[in-house]
Amino acid sequence: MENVGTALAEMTMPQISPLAGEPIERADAERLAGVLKALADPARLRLLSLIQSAPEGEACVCDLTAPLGLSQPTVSHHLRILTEAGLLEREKRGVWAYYRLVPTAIATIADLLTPPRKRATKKAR
Amino acid sequence: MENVGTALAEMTMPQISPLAGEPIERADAERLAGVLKALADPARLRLLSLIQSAPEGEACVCDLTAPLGLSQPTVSHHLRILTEAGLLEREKRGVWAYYRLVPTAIATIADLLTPPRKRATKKAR
DNA sequence: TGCTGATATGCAGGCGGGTCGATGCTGCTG
DNA sequence: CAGCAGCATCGACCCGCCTGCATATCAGCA
Repeated sequence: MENVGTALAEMTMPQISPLAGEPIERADAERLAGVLKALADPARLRLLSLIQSAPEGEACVCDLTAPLGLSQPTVSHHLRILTEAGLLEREKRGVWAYYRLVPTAIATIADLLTPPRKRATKKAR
Repeated sequence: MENVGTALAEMTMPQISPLAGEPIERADAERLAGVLKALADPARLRLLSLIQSAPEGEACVCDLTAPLGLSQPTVSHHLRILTEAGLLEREKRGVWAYYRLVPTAIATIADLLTPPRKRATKKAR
């Protein structure tokens, strides 16, 4: 998996058909599945939840290992996957790496799953 | 995996905290991850899309193998996973098994991911 | 400069999952 | 009743992923 991060960005493009409407293309299905795969893990869901509910909406790795009960390399691994999926953004301040949610990333995924609210299908086929 | 279908039902209960708000519990994260895992596959996303856009909102296995390019056992396997996750329902009429979407299943998942837009949006004007 | 602490990366083991061919099961039909 | 068609299940293979240990990298500090 190279650049899954771009997948979410591309899916936000209006021409990408969501789950509802016409049958989605093979490539679109793979992109959406890639982002969902990043979400479909208990540890990563808890990471997102922990970061989102952190004091400033951000957290460093050292704050996340203990609540998860996972080793530091494993936590870094999951954070990397979430970042590459476009769900988290990383900012390094000094020795610490602070992670925070990409503002509308998860909402975008939810919108892709939600049935269309009467959107004109400009799909030419 | 035993009864993932109940997972979605339990998560629709209001006491289950979604991704936003307080940190989710380990058990809730595993339940939500289980349903997301059922979604996080290109073949299954396309199956949902195909069934949803079928003439009567339903389709049998024989209609789905060709568009997916997968063998019949594989398609049945994916349909089984989606059904156990509570996303599809199966009705057998004669020799055929018709699958259709569980009405609000996917929307429920989308709601679990979406932050509550009423409170907690500190940046919301 | 050398040391310490916070992260990231490499590597390996183990497990779960996607796929297919073969087979069993069940209604329809001649 | 026998044959057939649609579907589910079984067994097996292979690949990807989660995890931890060991190690590398980097920034701050004495």
